[in-house]
Amino acid sequence: MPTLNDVARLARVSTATVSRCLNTPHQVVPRTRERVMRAIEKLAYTPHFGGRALASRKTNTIGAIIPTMENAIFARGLQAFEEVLAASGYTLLVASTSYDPEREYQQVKSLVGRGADGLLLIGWDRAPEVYEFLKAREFPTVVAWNYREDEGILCTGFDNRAAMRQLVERVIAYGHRSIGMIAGITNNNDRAADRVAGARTAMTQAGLPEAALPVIEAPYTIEAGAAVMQKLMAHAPRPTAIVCGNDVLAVGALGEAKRLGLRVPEDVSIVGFDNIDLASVVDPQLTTVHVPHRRMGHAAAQILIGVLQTGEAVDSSRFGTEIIERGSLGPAPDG
Amino acid sequence: MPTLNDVARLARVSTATVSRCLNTPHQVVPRTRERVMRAIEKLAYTPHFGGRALASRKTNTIGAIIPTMENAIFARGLQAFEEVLAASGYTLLVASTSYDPEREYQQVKSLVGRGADGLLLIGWDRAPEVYEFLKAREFPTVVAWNYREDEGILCTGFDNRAAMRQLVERVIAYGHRSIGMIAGITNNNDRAADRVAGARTAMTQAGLPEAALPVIEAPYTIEAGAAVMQKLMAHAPRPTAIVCGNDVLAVGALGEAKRLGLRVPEDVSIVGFDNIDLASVVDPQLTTVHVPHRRMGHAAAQILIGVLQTGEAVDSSRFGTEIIERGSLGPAPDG
DNA sequence: TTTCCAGATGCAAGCGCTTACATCGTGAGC
DNA sequence: GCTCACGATGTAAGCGCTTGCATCTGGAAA
Repeated sequence: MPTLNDVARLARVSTATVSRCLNTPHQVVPRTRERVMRAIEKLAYTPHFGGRALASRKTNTIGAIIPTMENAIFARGLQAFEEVLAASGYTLLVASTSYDPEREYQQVKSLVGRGADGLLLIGWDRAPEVYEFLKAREFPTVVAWNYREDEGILCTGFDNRAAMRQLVERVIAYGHRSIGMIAGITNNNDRAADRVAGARTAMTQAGLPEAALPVIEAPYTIEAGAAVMQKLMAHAPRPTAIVCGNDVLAVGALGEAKRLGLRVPEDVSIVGFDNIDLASVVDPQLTTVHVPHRRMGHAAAQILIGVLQTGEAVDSSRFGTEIIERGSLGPAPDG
Repeated sequence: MPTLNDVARLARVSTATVSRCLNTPHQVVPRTRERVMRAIEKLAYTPHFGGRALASRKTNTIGAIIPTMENAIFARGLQAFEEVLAASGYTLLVASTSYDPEREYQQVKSLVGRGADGLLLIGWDRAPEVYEFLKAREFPTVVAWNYREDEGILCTGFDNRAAMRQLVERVIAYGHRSIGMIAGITNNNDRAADRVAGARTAMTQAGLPEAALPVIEAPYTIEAGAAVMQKLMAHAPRPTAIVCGNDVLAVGALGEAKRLGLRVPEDVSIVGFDNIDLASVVDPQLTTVHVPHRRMGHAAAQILIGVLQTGEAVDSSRFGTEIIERGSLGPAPDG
């Protein structure tokens, strides 16, 4: 691999000059600069990032650690995050954890060790070591996807709990009294857990007993949603509405309902959460909660860039959500 | 940020010993090792990646450059890629290009500069500079998602062209003679282009004229698919079958068909490509081409690891595809 | 012509780490 | 008790780059 030195020799200048050509071109007289540039071309030279990071102590790099890439909502948010970053000259490094807290800790250390200037994390449920590590270094970090107040860590997101509470209130308003919930896996996932909590709150506040809301968790797949739907439909009394922790599960539930010969929403209502594309493609279309993923991604980037460039704390930002009513929610049968 | 030196001082050993604790622990006597580990704990020390890369000249890092994260098929393949990598101790760095060749070149240089030991690229359409750069360095690279022979660059994928040809042959076999195609954007995207080419080949070989296959391109969204569907249905003669470059477009087309009051497949057949989850969720379910994304991801990782560890060329691998017949393809109307 | 200055360039230290080699300490063998 | 050998640890030289400071250069002013 060619080094700065190789370029310098070929261009008959010092390494300092080559470095300046790359970083502060105006400091180099055009004639020299051209000679250097030609040498760089010719050798197909690429600066060694490690060397650069070592010497300059900055990297213009931001790290993001997400649970999985296979989830459209993170993908979309990240894409937005990256757009803003790129516009400000930052490079995004993405790592995933498969929902494993141990792996997340590793990835945090890895990205910090790689010299990331800041970090994007999803949600709040994680090993305490991660927080200690980050706080000890006062490392610029923003947590996204679930809004929560916290000194020291910035945040952008929405209130999963309140959103789900509102959704279930709406379901109850349609006359449903016996509701099943297909939740996402709540272990290490505060978004999923908060959604369950929100649903429970809505039930309690409506004066309905806990038992009227059986909750079963399922992994993030259509098949899993279908499987749990089957169980829930065998539950006595049979729920007249199914609330799902996300749209993927809801689509699974919808498919299973059809397979069981149930009409939606006449026999059973189904609602989802996230408002991904899938939600408006199935028949009937899913009533769900719209979450501004792209806007969160943008906000996360802006917050991080703000801290990095001004050194000052920037306000966390909180987004609202909106219930999108479509065909899959209807009045409870037999009034 | 704490450094090796800080740890060494706190543990009252030399930096060499600390380094050995981290990299070759068996070379350090347990008593010392523990002391060092405690110091590392206490300082929450993380090795500086740049320093390490500089000194050891390797990074155990693999880079992947994909067009976009918002595409489920790349996400799934990448996840598989990463699983294999992680199992062999490699870390994956992901970058995206938004289908911009210039950005791709930058990202290649960036990842190489960051010390990636190898690279995963999607498809073959890219700036020639990228190939020159990679070949000049004999940089371990594997191209995925479209199989093609090439000296110097390894590959894993399937034959997009042949797969689409077979699919269209099947459509023709159902009696369709007037077929519309909603293609992905072919600019800078050889997968999309090959699929169009494959469709054309099938038409020609069946003795059908070019004009019997109007092709319109559309971006990768459901809405775009719907919009093009509308145009195609206005085409004279009206196609009796619509072939889509991917499932997302097909779902858009399907929705639009319903909106136009057309029955699928009685009035018009629609077929997709990729076999993503979406395909089996819509009604009728999509006839499509199954592509083994996860297996490609695994294969890509294995090929790369093979080259890296043995230094020898490993065989490229080629996957077959399979037409999945579901409800959306039927006989052409009026025999 | 000489002096001076500012802009262009070079010099060299050092960023945090690994590693070949030197050194030290210890227990086994005599 | 002495020697030897080997395993544990320390020493120090860079890896490729940036950057403060020193040096050089050419042209303007006197």
